[in-house]
Amino acid sequence: MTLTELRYIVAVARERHFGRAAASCFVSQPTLSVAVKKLEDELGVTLFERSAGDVTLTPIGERIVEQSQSVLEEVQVIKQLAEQGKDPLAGPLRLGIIYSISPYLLPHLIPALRERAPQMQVLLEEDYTARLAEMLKQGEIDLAIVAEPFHESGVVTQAIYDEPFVVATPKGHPWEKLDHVNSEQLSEENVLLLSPGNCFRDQVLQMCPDLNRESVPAGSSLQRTLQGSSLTTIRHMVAGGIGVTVLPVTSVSPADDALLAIRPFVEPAPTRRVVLAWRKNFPRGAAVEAVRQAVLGAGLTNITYLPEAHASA
Amino acid sequence: MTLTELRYIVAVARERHFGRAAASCFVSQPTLSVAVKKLEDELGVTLFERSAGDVTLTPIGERIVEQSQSVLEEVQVIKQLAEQGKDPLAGPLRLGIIYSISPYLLPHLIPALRERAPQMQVLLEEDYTARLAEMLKQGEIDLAIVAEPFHESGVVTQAIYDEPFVVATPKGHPWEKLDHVNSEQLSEENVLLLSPGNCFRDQVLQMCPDLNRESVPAGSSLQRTLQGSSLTTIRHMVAGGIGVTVLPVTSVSPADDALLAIRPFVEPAPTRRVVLAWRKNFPRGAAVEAVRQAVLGAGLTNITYLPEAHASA
DNA sequence: CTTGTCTGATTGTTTTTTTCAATCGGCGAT
DNA sequence: ATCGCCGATTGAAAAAAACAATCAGACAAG
Repeated sequence: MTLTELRYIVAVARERHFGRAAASCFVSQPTLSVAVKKLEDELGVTLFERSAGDVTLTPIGERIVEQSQSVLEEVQVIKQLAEQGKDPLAGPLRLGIIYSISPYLLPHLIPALRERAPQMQVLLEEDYTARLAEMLKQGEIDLAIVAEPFHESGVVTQAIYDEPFVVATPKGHPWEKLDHVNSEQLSEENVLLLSPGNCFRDQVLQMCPDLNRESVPAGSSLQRTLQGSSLTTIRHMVAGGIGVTVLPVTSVSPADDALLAIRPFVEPAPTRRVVLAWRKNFPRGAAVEAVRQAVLGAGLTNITYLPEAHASA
Repeated sequence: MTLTELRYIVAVARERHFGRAAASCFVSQPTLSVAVKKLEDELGVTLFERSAGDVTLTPIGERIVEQSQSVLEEVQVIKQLAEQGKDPLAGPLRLGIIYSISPYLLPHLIPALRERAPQMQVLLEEDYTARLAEMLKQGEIDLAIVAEPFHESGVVTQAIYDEPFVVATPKGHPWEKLDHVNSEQLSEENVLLLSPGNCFRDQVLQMCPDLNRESVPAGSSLQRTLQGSSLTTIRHMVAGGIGVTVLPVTSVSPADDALLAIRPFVEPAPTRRVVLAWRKNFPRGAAVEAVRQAVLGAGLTNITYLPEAHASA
């Protein structure tokens, strides 16, 4: 049984005439006759009574033609579904973002994305890099905005921008007078870090391994690094004079000026590379590109945008 | 789009593995790969994400596979309908019978048919030959039991039996003493006939044209033939002494002995030929044959069964 | 009765499609 | 680096679909 055969018998039932039915199917009359006969043989029933000048349906033929119409309608639904799903920008895109980017990028990214792909819903997931990697591979999210290093099998990444780190101190802190802070100087201060699992914590530690080396056992009043649960919390702690911290520059807003002193590092300033990541076989490349463009158009300042070439497995 | 392709994608979705899906469809893996790709191209959407060691459905693929399953289920319904309709003895058979056979044959025919084809419903239509012919050609009935002559284009007939006519007189009528009645003798009596339209009336008139020739205008007290609306009515009229009549032998029952005297005609006795008639292209030949066999097995007496060969267009 | 016409069936061939065996190429794991 | 798995690709063979031409039956008109 083929869909073509079903279309043929529906046409014969409609036209009550093999020749006209063939014409309406854009095939020759023998083609249609043979196909109908083939289907009748396969089903083991006679669908049509062919009398001279009048083709009529048998009772069983009537029911089968009716059912065939219903099959063909269901097939049409497949085509409609495909048509709807054709646009890679249509349909929800599940986007994961790490905690240290999400609150600063999303307010700009979402409007930019709305402008470029108004019909694309975005479902957001905020989580740690490791969790996002897992969700990406499991197909629970389609795309992730994370910071390097990020290497997962079956996942490709594309660099979007490098963002420098800056130092945040309380107002009136001696470093406020400096043009640039040296990363070695951090060892002299209480440095507040995000809790383990946040990639930004690891990035800061890698930039300044002294912080790790000189840390003392947990609970000691002497410990040099403290932990905050989010960059916002840490910011408030710094403003309160507990210590200093390192921030990605995109997290700095003009509102911080009232509370904090923000100083750049000496060149070359430490940076982190922010990338888009998606399954290698994720078919909606256009959606990925739309998000990349939206990030580029999000109006982030003090960062270095990277050319398209920066993609890798 | 073909049903095979739909079966393939459903299999891939089920197995999440092209090789296993191919095996479960009893085709080679390239066959399945090519077919899936062809369908994806036709629909313009990617249905599967092929990653190493893991085939997953895209969101649109998921919906399309689901819809495909629904299509395949509808197709199964076609097969089921065909399976149910396969038995030519299943499903109602619309059977038309003329008035002068129906009351005498049906009581025997129905049980005989029930025995031979218990699953076949029979819908009965009782009418004049001309009406039955029309209904047959229009497809309102499938089969008719009528008496010759019966020639309709597109309709074939098969003779079942010849039944002789007999004469019925009131008890005590002079003819009761005769071994045989001659048809010419009928002219001497009031002969009661069925009303026009009943084929049996025509058959009697053809057998004995004198009745027609000698009839006088309607309303005359001299008219030699009277009309009854049914053989039963006529029987009662004869029993009442109004005249004599001619009956087909199958309409004679033992109960008549109490009221009537039944005499045969001199050989060769006039007869009528009872036939089955159906549209030439009526596909349920087995149902026709079942009815024929049931008539043969109905236990009619005093008739001459005819061999199968007596079929004609 | 014959002829012509209409209609679906049949036939033989061409074209298209489907299928398969063999092979490739990418990817991940050992 | 190599091996094994898996889906894609290729080229040839088989199957199916389609068509033009023709046939055969039925009916209607002459």
